[in-house]
Amino acid sequence: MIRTDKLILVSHDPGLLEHWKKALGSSKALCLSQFSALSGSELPVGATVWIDGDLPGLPAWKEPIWASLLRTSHIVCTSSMPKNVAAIQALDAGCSAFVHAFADFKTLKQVQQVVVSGQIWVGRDLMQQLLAGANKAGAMITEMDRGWDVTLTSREKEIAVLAANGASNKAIAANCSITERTVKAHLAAIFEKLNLTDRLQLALRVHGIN
Amino acid sequence: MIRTDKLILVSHDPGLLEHWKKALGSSKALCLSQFSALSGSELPVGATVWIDGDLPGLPAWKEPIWASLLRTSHIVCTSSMPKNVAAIQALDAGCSAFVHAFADFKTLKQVQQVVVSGQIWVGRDLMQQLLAGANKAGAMITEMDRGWDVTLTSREKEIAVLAANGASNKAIAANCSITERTVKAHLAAIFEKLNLTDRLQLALRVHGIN
DNA sequence: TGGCATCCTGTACTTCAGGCCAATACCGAA
DNA sequence: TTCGGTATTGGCCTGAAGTACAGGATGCCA
Repeated sequence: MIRTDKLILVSHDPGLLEHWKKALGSSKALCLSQFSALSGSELPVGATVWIDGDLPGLPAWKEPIWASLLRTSHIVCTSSMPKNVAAIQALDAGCSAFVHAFADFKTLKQVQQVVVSGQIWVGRDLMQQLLAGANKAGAMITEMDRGWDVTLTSREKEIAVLAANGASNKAIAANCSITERTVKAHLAAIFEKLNLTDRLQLALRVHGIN
Repeated sequence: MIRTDKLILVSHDPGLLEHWKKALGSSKALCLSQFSALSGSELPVGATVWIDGDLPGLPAWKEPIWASLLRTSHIVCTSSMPKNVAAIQALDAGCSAFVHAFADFKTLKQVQQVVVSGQIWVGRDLMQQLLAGANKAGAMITEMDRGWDVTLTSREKEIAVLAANGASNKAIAANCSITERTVKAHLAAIFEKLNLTDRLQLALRVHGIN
């Protein structure tokens, strides 16, 4: 089921290599203990490369070396201490999967199958995190779009912009020729309308940060 | 391999039902032609439900009816005209997969396997879109790291980002497991290095406003 | 004309942010 | 081993920000 001639396992941990070989049912997979060995050898086109993300000396995903590898093969990145940030970086670079290095046999086999069929495999937790991110990113655009000032009066808008750009109450008062007290009143009204607590929140809203 | 007694297919299109049955190799799956039939019948716990997303009268994913279904079974949502927005909504609601209704047999079978093992299956295109979204949401922090933070220590950067996003000293202290006093010390150092006066200026600098 | 919204101002209070002075602990470099 | 950079915390103080509770003035609309 799994073509052993196109399976490459890279880890400095003999136990992990053994785990993978058993899981994938391929005793004859090519095992490498250093990343440099991988970049040096010529890969068979269409190979699947399992890489131990905890391998010392692993280049950053930005490095061009990865681009050439990814063009000709599927890369499965693993880690014994999976972190979502690392996973996103790896997948964004072009990896086909990110999975716990010592996941159970069934899962690893499934990963292999999904990957060789050209799809991307991602674990449940990370998947849900990605969805949350997609929702946040999408909701922001549709919801927040320049709507922060619709409920504000023109005077309030004026003061909101000044405050959002770092002006103190005193400076705003001078700029608008009103009392500092009045500035506070306007800001209180602004916070109430926009459901904010302070001028920093206001700044983030006005500048579209969140 | 696939338990036919726990497989439920829901579509008003006989051709699609046939396609699924062939793909999943289960001639005896329970076929329903209306969503109402699904909500009425009691599902076997752990069932896998394939739903035709183009089915007329399908309730919105927000509806509570889905919650109860998702508690006891895996739901695979499909569409003949897949749109990423719809896919994200479905997956976010709790579906285990979103796939083209008439995908090839091999893919559909793979989806089924992934889903029954408790994972989430997502097609390559959508997956990459999600990754892009995750990057956009998270990238602000990593990408805006241009210039403003070169003189800061890693700890200072951490605190600067939190403060610039509206966190109070107390909140930062809790987040970093340090004293509020220490937060103030770090912020003082940050202001000194960046030649700023307060956290609002910091927010503007960090977010590239001025 | 009587509400209603907007704009303006006052006093008093609480909370928070930031400045100033000072100290301890760790670690790597000279 | 001393020295400088970093991380940590303390107390004390001032001023800014924000809230609560008050009003007064204008203009608009039913």
